[in-house]
Amino acid sequence: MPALTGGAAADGSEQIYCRKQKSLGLLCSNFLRLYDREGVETIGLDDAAARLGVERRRIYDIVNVLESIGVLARKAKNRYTWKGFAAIPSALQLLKEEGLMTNDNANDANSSIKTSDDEEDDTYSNFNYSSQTDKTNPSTASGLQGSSKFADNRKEKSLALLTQNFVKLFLCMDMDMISLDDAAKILLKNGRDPAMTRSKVRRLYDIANVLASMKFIEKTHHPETRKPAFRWLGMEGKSQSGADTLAFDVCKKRAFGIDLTNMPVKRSKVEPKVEGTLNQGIKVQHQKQVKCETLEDEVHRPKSQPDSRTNMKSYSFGPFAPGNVPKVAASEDNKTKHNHDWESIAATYRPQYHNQALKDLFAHYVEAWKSWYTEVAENPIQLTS
DNA sequence: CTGTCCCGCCATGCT
DNA sequence: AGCATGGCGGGACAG
Repeated sequence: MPALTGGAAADGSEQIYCRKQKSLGLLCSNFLRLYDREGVETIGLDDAAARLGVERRRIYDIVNVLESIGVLARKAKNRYTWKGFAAIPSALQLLKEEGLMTNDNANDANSSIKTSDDEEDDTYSNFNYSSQTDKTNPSTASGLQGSSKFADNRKEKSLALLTQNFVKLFLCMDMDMISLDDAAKILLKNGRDPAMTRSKVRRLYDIANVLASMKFIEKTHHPETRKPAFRWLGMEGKSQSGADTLAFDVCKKRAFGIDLTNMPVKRSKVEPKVEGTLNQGIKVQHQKQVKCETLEDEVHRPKSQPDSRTNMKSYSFGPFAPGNVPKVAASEDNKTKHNHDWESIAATYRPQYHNQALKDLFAHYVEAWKSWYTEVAENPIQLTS
C-alpha cells in the first residue's frame, strides 16, 4: 500500500491528472471486466474500490445502477451478489411491466407510495425496486425492509430508482431518443424549477454513462435540435455482432483512455493541466488520500485478444473491451459463459409496443412532453416517433 | 459559452 | 459513537 498519494506514479510512469480516466463509464467498464468472469459470486465494495483504485463513493454509484438493472443484488453490508448479465432481460421486463402498470392505475392504491414531499417530486413511477432480481435469497429474510414505511423520501431520489425510471422511459414509451434534460423534466413530472432539473440532469449523466458503457444506450444528437440526446439500444445492441463494439470511443469526443486508473490521482483545483509535458505529479492538495491497494496488474492487462471471450459473441462490454481483459486468462479456457448468449436473450426479450396500455401511456407522455417543451423552449418541436 | 460530470462534503441510516 | 450509504451541487474540464 504505497499510498500513491502524490501524482507521480510509483512505477515511474508519470500520471498527470486526466479526467477521462476517471469517468464513471470507464470505471463501470472496468468494474464489469473485473467481475464478469467465472467464479465470481459476491463482490465486496472495498475490494472493488481498491482494485479499481477509486473511492468507495464511486463504487456506490456504479453498484446502484447495476443493481437497478439486475446485474447485482445487495447481499449484505458491503457485499453484493453478482447476478450477471443474464439477469438483465427479466429485470427490464419487470421494469416495463411496472412502468405500464403504474401508469395505468391511477386508482390502484397499494402502490401509491408517492410521498409527495416538498415541491415537485420525482414520480412517474412508484415502485419498490429490488425484490425482483432474485428469488433465491433467504438470507435477507423478506428481501425488503421498510416496505412498511415508504415515507423514505430519500429513496425516492436514489440513483437506483432514477435509473429504473430512466430506463422505463425507453421501455414504456416509444421514444427511443431523449435528451437528459427532457428526461429530467419528465421524471420530475414538472420540471419547472431549473435548479431541480439541473440537479436531476447531473444524476442522469452519471446513469447515462454507465448505461452507455454497457451499451444500453448511446449518445447521439437530436435530428433537428442538434441537442445531445441518448438513444436506446437495449438488448438489441447486444446481439448484433459487429456493430456493438464501441459505444464510447467512436461516438465520443470524450474518448477515454485505455487503461484503468488505479492511482489516486486527483484533479488539481489550481494546477492548470499541463498536457503531456513534464512529469509533474499532481499536487493533491486537500483530502485524505484513498487507501489504494494498487493492484495494477490486476486489471491492467491489455491483451490484444479481443475475441478471447468466445461465448460473449462479439459483445464486449465497455469501450475498451478489445484491448483490456482481466488477468484471468488462465481460467479462460473452460469458461462456458452460455449465460451470455445475447443472441437468444434478445430473441426472447422483444419489446412489444403493441398493446393498448402502452399506446395510451405513450400518448399521455407525448402530450406532457409537448407542453413542457413549449414551456421551456419558445419553439415547440415535433416528436420523432 | 454550454455541456459534461468528477469530487468529496456531509446528511442519513444502520449497527 | 462509528461506520456504511449515497444525495447533492460546486466547480473543473471539454468542445
